[in-house]
Amino acid sequence: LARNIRMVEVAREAGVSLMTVSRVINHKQDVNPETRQRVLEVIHRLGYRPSGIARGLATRRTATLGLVVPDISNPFFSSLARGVEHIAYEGGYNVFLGNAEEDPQREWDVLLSLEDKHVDGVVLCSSRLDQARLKSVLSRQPAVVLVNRRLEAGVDHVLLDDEAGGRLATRHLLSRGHIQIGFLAGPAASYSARRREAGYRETLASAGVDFDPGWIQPCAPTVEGGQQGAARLLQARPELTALFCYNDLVAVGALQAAARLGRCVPQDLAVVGFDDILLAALVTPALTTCRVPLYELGSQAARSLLARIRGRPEACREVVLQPELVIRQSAP
Amino acid sequence: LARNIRMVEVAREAGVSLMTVSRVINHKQDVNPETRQRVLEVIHRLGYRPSGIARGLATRRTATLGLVVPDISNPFFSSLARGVEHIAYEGGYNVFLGNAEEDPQREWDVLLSLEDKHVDGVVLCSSRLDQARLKSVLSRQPAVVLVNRRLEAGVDHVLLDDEAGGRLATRHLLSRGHIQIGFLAGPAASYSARRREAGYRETLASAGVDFDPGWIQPCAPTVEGGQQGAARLLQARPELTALFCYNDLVAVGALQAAARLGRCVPQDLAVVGFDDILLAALVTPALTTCRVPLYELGSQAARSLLARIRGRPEACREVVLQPELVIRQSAP
DNA sequence: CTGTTAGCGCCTTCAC
DNA sequence: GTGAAGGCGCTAACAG
Repeated sequence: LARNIRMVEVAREAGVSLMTVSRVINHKQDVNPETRQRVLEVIHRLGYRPSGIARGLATRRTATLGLVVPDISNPFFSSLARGVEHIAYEGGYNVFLGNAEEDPQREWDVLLSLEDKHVDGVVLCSSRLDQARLKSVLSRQPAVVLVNRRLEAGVDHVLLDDEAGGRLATRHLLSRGHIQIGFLAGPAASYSARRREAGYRETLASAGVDFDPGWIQPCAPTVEGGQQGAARLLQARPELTALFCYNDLVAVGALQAAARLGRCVPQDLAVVGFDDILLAALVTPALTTCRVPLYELGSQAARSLLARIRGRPEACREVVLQPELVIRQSAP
Repeated sequence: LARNIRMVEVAREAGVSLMTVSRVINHKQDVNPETRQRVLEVIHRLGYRPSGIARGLATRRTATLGLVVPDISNPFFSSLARGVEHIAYEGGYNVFLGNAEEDPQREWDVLLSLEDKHVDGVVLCSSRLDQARLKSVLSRQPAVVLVNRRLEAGVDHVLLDDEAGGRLATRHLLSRGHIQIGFLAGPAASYSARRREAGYRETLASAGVDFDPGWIQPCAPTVEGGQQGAARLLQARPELTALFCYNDLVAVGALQAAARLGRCVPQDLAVVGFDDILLAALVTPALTTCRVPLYELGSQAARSLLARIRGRPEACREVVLQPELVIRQSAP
């Protein structure tokens, strides 16, 4: 049946007023069960569906969420997106996908366009915006949940416990007898990278290891970055027997660098990654890594956002999810 | 500046009528340059932004697209999504992400919800809907582009030339001296799988190869599926010296199966994949594969959709993109 | 060139 | 229980 059916049509057909139809649709009380039944029957028969925009204009709520990520083609964010979409859908919300393409200006523009569309709230992931602009976003949007980026108290957050991840990885290597453990640190500006480093340093310190700052090597968060970083680090500090890597891509790069330097993994060098993307289990040797619950990060963010939208501010203002060590061949 | 500013406010502040402001905003002609300038200045000063929903109600166009995929966390679709989003954004459109989760019923529901939101058009990828429902979607949505699924003439399509992919892979293996080439065919119900098979059979036939239908083995489109399929196939037909695989994940599974059977790749068995996902270059041995231009699939779909929405139906009713052979170690 | 008059389709408030 | 106004913020069709 056609799309042009409006509420008046249904009302006329059912022999009631427009308002009664509206009440039925919105599950209001104070409608005679018989009338309700008759209206529902007509709605069904005509295939009537209320217009979201008209309703949005009248109620100022659109049953619509925004999801902003730096790069949707990154497996990290696409898994997260699945979590957000799933919970939103269950709650009757549609989600706008905003891809910032790793560009703060574009991120800002996307956020503005979401305002124009009157989303009820936004899940903002790994924002590349500076503090000032980030705060501005928070003040202009009706509701925001920050994922993977901390701002200040009073804002809803969903975070991974990166520090715990750093501890897990480092502790595992220590327990296997490694003392001289390098860290391929990823981007210098990354919040997560600094937290993981903190966990790493803390664990080494509490084990009484004679730590050398030269063991830490920043690198791009890619296979190439890992390759170059590992090559440099292993040549500068040949005493290292293990590497903790910012993420799995970097770890794969480290694997390649080790092979070129004739160092056999795991015998001559242990390698631990982060994230546990699909790839991690499939490279040779398979990667030991810290699994990040990506889907849960997204679903939690959506849950927090819906809770806030629906006015239960007491519910979870800050959710911290824990990583989990997955032991495979690169550091058995 | 606040969000509560409406057009009347701007009009009052600029000393003109509401209509003049509307004209300025919509870049209509017939506005005195000075007036226009004054209005623009006020708009800027007040930080006014027109309401998308109000405008949507009035014009019946929402500057909004729907994107429906079976699984956004699949790298295939997330790359495609990036292409769609990018072109949509450039054209001033926002895109709703609909994740069907490989479930036809959910796909249908998502499509309905997009109707309610009055999207101007939909990019529908690898639809799992039957022909009847698919047609129904087309008739109810103002504009639809089908990706990776053929329906009938008169509908906009963006497709990969799967048959050419099958030919490319098979021809490459033939040129390397392989005659007995198996096909790990993926899901029996997959449209792409059947097209790739057609290219494979055609190439074998025209090379005069004495083909055996037992060389074809269906399997799930995953690493496990590839593993099991390859194990079965190689045991049933030990004469095979090469495998063409439905996709890269299947190919990785084949690699694992070969290793377990003590067959060394590429010496004892050549393997060719499909898609060229990130993984393909990183496994050992690196996969020879047919690269699918995922981003372009998405951006083309968005372009076709915008063309149709903007009423240039003569523009590209069917776009067919070509795969490209990438030669690596698994079949040098 | 600019302003006035009607809606777009629905919901809110208030009567009945 | 139900219905009749009025308005959400904007644009289309006419006037001037």
